[in-house]
Amino acid sequence: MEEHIQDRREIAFLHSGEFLQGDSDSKDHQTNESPDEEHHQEQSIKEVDFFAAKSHRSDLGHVRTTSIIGPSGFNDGLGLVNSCHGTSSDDGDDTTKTQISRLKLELERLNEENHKLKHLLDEVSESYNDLQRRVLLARQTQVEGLHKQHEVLVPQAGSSQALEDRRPLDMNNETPATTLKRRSPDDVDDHDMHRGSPKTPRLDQTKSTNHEEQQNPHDQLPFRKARVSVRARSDATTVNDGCQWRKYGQKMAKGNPCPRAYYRCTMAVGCPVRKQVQRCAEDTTILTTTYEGNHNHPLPPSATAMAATTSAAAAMLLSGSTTSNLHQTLSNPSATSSSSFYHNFPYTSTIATLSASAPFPTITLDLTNPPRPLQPPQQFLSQYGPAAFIPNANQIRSMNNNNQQLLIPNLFGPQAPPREMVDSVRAAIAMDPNFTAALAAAISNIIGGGNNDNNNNDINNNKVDAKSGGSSNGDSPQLPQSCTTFSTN
DNA sequence: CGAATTTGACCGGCGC
DNA sequence: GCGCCGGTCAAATTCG
Repeated sequence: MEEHIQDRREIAFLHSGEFLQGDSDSKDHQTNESPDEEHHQEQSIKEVDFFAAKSHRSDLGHVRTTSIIGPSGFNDGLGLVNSCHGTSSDDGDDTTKTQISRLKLELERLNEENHKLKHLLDEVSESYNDLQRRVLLARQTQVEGLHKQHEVLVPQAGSSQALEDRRPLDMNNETPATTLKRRSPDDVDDHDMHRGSPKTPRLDQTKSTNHEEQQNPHDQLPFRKARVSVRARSDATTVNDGCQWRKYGQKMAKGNPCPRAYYRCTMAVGCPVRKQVQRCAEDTTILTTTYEGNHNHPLPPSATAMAATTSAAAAMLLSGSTTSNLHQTLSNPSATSSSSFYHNFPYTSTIATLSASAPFPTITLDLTNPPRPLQPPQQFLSQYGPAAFIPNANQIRSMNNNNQQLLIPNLFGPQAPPREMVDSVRAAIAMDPNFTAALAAAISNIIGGGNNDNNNNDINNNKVDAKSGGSSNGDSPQLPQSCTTFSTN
């Protein structure tokens, strides 16, 4: 019997979705469920539609023992209702009035609880709708990617379109390079999400409990395959990016006498981030570090620079199909094997380079040459306004030496470029070992002034300062929270 | 002695 | 089908 009552309660509750949109129908339910309860024909009762069933049930003889406390833990007041119903015919008017007043109080309370429940349902409903929108959006993006893949996949090396199309390709099919290549053809997103790792079959097959499966779901998203390369001059075997790395392999890469070393992040069990370190064949003082993946753990302040760089750059890279700025940038017809961000960032024209020919969509931040002051390209000026000109390295260095702070309130003008770009550049600049914390503060001021529109897990609003910590896991898997300095050993 | 690194083997994709 | 290549594994070795 108890179960039956609860069943009815649940049914009524589910049905109560109607009262979220309007209470007009609920009265019908009430009428149907408890036609003999005139006491409940008050306005508030419409919102306790699903209680009517219990009320009705209680009248059938379970006056004091049933459904006082509902499954949700609150008193639904049915005991009072039943009590009233059972005594009102025998007592005097005073008693009846008292009962009625108590009843009204109870109804008010119920009304209040219903409002709370309503609010709760609204929130849940809203969350669900939001989630659904995101899923649909993601699927739509993938579908578009597949279409483009068939249309333009002809990897015109350096072609912006080709690069732009690589992303969907990477997202949906096996793409180049090992970790993706080893996936089976039907092993796409959903599969990844459920299997836990897009890693090699060996990992999947022989190490089902492997830590790889514990990686951040965010990192299992298709776009984690974007890579960020950082070229910097360093005599050390690797750059000190603040993370702990464990070397797991070394190979002689073709066309380069210098071996390529493979590292994985060991700061947390199951962190999917890996990096490759290789010296440049032409100039052995240049160390190229390629990062892949996103950390699934909080990063120490000293490590957030690299995380910010890789994440922001990857986000920038992967925003190609939806970001007009990037699209325009990549549409540079003069690009050959790579597409430069020349048009969007005067200061970074020698820093950020997109590789369309690489197996992975890769962005390279070249820190080997000091950024040179440039004439702001016309496109840049027209797009971001004349204020969008960043002082060159020497200027900043000079300010650094003088302990001066660079204060440019709105670097990019009213129409700022994609913040991922800004962050990448900022991180890249900060990674120059010649720049110090003062520079970081200066850059922070620059960027902070131009991107103050939001700050939820947004690296834009964090100081470019080695002390600015923060988790790398914001709401966006690609965007660590802060951008700090980064030095070579 | 445990942790980190080295290094040869292995795997899967790709091009010929 | 075969070899090449990039990437990873794991036993052996080295290091602190």
